[in-house]
Amino acid sequence: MIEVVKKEKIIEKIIIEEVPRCPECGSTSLKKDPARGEIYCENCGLVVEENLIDFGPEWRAFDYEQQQKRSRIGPPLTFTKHDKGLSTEIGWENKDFSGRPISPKNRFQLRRMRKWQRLMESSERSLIGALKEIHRMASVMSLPRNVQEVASLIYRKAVSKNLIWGRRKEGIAAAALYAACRQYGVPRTLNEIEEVSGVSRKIIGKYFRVLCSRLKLKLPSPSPRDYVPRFCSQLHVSRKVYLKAIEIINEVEKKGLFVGKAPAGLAATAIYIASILCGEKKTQKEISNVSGVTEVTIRSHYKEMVRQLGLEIDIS
DNA sequence: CGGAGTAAAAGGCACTT
DNA sequence: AAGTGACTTTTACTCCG
Repeated sequence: MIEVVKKEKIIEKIIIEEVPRCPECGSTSLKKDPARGEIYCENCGLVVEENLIDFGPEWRAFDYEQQQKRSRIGPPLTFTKHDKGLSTEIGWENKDFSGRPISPKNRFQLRRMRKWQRLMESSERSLIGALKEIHRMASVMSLPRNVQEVASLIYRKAVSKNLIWGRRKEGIAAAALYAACRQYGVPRTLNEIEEVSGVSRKIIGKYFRVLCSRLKLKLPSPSPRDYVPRFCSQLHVSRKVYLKAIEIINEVEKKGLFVGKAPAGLAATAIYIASILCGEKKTQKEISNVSGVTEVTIRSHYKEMVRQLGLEIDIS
């Protein structure tokens, strides 16, 4: 029992505080290539030497495959199951594991354990519902498992700090997922979370702030770069466009034109420009559809960027 | 249809009272 | 906590090639 609690503390620490980031572009989309024994950044392509980054204890799973391969006794600890995957039931019989009766002295203790478990069950039932909801949303948005883990963890913390009281638990679940996405540098917009959760984005935003302040979450503000991989893959553009878009964003960032603009809008615009420059033009409408940013916004940013970067664009 | 452009409404944020 | 104001984004629309 004690052992389990200890382990949980360690996991919390690792997941919350040690998300490895690319030293080049700050993205968290680092991928490990086990065959080559190297770690590379999916975002900017930088190869990070393995010994430069401390990935923590041996069991730190970097991706799903790795997590599956990791040899360990029993199923892996997870936060997405209400009992963290440790399913132990306390039976009703006063018998021990070999079927012998339990001494009266221990029987008292056993009774207390049963009572405790019943108590836990009622509060955990709502937890189960919330974790299921998180799982559902994460599945619909095809988010990686890590994100789901962190969202579940944040939700647990919210429960332990009594932040659910007086709030809709779907809202907290959505906010937790939103926070987890940002934590991992794979941000979703509030609109997207709204769509999948059915909770208004105002509420999600409000709850999100509560989570941030009460749980002391230090979340990096989303960079336009974080949106580029997803938008690009949804648009089916080549890697060339993708890299060009990143390049444009770096340029724009250097000139300090970022402040006050919505990251998703900048990402969408950069991709639009990149697609034209690479001769794989996507229409503003197409980009608008996958990014949830209006064509008008893309246009105004587009004009601004072209002017500031001194790009010459042939309309063809 | 794709895009440029515009006015007005709506939204979000920092700041004050 | 409500109000204000500067600013961004969206809505809805027209016009052009």
